[in-house]
Amino acid sequence: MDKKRKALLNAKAEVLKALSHPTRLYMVEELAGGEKCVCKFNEQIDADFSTISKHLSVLKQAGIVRDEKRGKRVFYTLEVPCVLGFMGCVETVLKSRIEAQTKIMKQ
Amino acid sequence: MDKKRKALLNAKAEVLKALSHPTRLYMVEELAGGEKCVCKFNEQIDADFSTISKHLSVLKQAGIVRDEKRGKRVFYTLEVPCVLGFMGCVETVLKSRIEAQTKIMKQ
DNA sequence: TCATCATTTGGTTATTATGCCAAATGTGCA
DNA sequence: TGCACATTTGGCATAATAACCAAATGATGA
Repeated sequence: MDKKRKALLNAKAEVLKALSHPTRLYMVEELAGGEKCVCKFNEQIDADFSTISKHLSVLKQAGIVRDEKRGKRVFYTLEVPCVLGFMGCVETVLKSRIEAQTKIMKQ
Repeated sequence: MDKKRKALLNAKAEVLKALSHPTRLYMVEELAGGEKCVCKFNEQIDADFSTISKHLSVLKQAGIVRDEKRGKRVFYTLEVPCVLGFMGCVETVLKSRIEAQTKIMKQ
């Protein structure tokens, strides 16, 4: 495998890894409705402030969201809304998984 | 957040996690061209047989691929081809990341 | 300037993921 | 039956993640 492809695979995997945590997935889904203040996430998510901040930072590092400070508050925006399109397919995968499971049970 | 949504988020995150490794991503991309024997992956990927087998097993657990034994060999098939559609969007994310990076450099 | 609010950063610990080696399994063929 | 090939499983060492707490930063308004 050439170096270029390897690097691209690494970069892609990093983006997907950023999305592969329930809390971060929740954040992305919530941001579908428009920008949100960190304070809002703090209300909605049952985790330490610092934990939430770090999750947002992972999404930002990955290039999925953007942050903007306004006054005391920080607002996050979904920079690449196409990631929402993943979810439909992911649900298809879930169905396929259930089917596979069912097959095994019937054996 | 209700229990159902939490469970769904966990399940979705698990699928994405299965995809978020360069080797597994490579496998998925290669399977786009049709089923492949494990032996083929062993030729192409520079890692221990056992490592490759485990990566395939992660993809299988997640419901992304299916395996079929024929003779001595095991063939893997992409069960949910729509995951290939992620890549276009992931590349958009990569671009957005590069832009963000460029902005920081210019500061 | 000082106190307060919102968020981030640093440090620690527990959990999970990765990769290798060695050994086990299963299949076809001599 | 027994050997050789293809793949998986188990075990172990190391690396990466996640969560919390405490402390730092940065902005507003008294």
